[in-house]
Amino acid sequence: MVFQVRPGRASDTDGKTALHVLLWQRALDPERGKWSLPGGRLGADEDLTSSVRRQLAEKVDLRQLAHLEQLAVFSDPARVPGPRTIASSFLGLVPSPATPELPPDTRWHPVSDLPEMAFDHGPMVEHARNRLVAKLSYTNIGFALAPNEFALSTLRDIYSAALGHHVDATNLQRVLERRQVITRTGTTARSGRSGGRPAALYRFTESRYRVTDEFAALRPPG
Amino acid sequence: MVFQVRPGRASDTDGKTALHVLLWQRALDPERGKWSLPGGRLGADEDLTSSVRRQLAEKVDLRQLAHLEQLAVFSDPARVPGPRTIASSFLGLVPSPATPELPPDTRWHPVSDLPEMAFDHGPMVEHARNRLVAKLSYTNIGFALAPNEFALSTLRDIYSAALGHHVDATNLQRVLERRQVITRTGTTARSGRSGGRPAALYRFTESRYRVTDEFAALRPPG
DNA sequence: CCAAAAGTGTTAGCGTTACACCCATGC
DNA sequence: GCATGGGTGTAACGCTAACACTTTTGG
Repeated sequence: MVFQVRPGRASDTDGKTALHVLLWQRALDPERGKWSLPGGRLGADEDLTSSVRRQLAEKVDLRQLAHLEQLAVFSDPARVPGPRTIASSFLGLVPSPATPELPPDTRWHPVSDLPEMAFDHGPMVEHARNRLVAKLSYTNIGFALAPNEFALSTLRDIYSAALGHHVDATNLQRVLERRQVITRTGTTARSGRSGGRPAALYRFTESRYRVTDEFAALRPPG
Repeated sequence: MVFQVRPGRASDTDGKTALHVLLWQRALDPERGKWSLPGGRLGADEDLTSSVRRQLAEKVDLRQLAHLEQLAVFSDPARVPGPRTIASSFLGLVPSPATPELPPDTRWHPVSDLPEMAFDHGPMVEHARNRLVAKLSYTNIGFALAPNEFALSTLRDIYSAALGHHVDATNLQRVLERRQVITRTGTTARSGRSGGRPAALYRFTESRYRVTDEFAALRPPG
């Protein structure tokens, strides 16, 4: 599953950003016309991670892939028709401003409004989304969804879209600064046309996945 | 990996309980004499969980296996000699008082003092132990290590052995009671030979794996 | 001056740890 | 009575959520 936070079509979400997943539409039976996760067969000389990178290269520019991590295995003998196939699912993340070229059969879909999915791919996306939400709470995985430099309000929008609930920029700042997950660059952004104080810019301290705090935070409001 | 908390040999740990893992000693090359994790090949008509249960039946009485869960996949093409093999590791737990029959080539080893291990099995055990420690903090997984009914001091010893650090019985009680992970049975144990107040007995409220709190607790003292 | 956006300060609350203190039993 | 082990009470702390308030910009 490759995820990205990107602006929805205006009709969808009032122009707000939302978490999207990369899918391609099957041209052949079985399940022709339904939407599938990118993937393919494991080669004899590669490990799973290399294989995933190879498969994804056909769908998305790999330089954009900031994080890739194995999630789960689906091994039900009847999970797909035909010869027995075991699927190992991966979580891939693309930073927000990037807009990789896509082949014609491939599109970003908002996770809140998925099309009819092939095989067991629907539950797979569900599972991956849950893992992403959890990991945003106790790791620095946000680095793989955010631009290199960003204002806190931008980061708030990204976290908010990925988590699926409102996020307070103030608290996000304090949580991530305390854990030293983000660092001020010292520079500031220019304020927009409509005025407002210029925002301080931040970057993620590290660009490698790291568990920063086993004690979860960023839980839904209430 | 099948784990159990059991009394160490007196010479090892002063008779205190410790977390053990089930290993068998290879009789044939490659890696003859080294210790291996139980396992085997996946059959055409079974999913991974069924396969693991089948493999383990040879080593340990399955009725004793209170929890079984998939952990990770090891897919390096060179991880074992010979034809390419992909390993999917599982976490299995045996409750504490049980003493299943073992075949002669099989033994419990304390995780703090592992013998020379075959292939990549050493790091696998390490990984599984880390997952177990984490999950003791935010799930009810302790049910699979403890007896049906137990005094709090017993449970403390089990948690302490599995976590690898001192655990305060008072706080363990409060944490697990708050989350309704354990329940008082109403009965009490008899006090030991050396006197002492009789202990209230508890049981785990549920015998099915459940995430009880995403906010970890039971962290090391300090 | 006003609106907009960013940033700071403050408070309240939950959950956990640490530890002192009281209770019940066998000898 | 005394040692032993079980249980309760309490205080302190860390971290987070919620939100009012101040600061800085553009028009």
